[in-house]
Amino acid sequence: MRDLRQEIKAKIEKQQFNCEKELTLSIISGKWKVVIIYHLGVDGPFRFNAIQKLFPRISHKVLANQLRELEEDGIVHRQVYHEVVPIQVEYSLTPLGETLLPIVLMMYDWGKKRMEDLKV
Amino acid sequence: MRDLRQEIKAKIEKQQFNCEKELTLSIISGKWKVVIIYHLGVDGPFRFNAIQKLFPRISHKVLANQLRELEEDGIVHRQVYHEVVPIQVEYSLTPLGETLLPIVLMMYDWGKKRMEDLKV
DNA sequence: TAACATGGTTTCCTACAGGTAACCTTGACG
DNA sequence: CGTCAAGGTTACCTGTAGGAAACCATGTTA
Repeated sequence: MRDLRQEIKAKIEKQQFNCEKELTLSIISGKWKVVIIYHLGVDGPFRFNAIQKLFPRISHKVLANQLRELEEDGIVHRQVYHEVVPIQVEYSLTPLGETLLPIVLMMYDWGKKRMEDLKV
Repeated sequence: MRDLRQEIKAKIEKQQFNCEKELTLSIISGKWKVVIIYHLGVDGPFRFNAIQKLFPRISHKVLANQLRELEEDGIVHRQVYHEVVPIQVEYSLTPLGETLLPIVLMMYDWGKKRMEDLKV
């Protein structure tokens, strides 16, 4: 496992956050990241294609992108099964990713309640 | 007060969220929105210029933009004082905005802890 | 009359996230 | 041999968020 800290530190310096909250925001910002975190955390690990079936509207490239970024941020663990063929890759939340889950769940509840209120 | 619901409903339909979480994300996504929500909620109401002094790196236009969007989403209340001169405008969280504060606070704590961990 | 502060808009520009479509690699299988 | 599935990359294009700078309206004050 590479040293993620150096990469993220560079990221932090490059992005020059105004505040620590933005580190969190920068990690979950991305059109599909919160849903990915949610499903990986709630419904267990998924393989690449399984995630794609979960969200039919996500494009192949973008999914790979979001997953790689989440991996770089230490949120998602990527497990490659070389022995199987064709190669299989399983994605799951890291322990760090799990600590992000409560925030995502709150976002889910808030959005749900808000949409219900709007539909009255 | 206009009927925000129509605007937001249109937004929802236009953006075609994959999930309710994305409504929340779409509201707080924006380079300065979480810090704005945080400071309005924690340090009380602020006038336009006060916010700008809080974040010297935000540009005039972008601040106006972020505030207007937050207002459109029902998160921020805009109070104009015509009697004073030059005109003064005070921004504060709406009750709905207050319900968003716990999420922002969790993001703050998470980001803070994460940065500390990275600095070891 | 000129200058200033307030809050806001307009014009223009650039960077980048996201989308489409094609391609690659590996090994199994008909 | 050609084809398929898995996961991934590449090239290209587009929309838009955000930044810089100038402008505006108001009324006060020097």
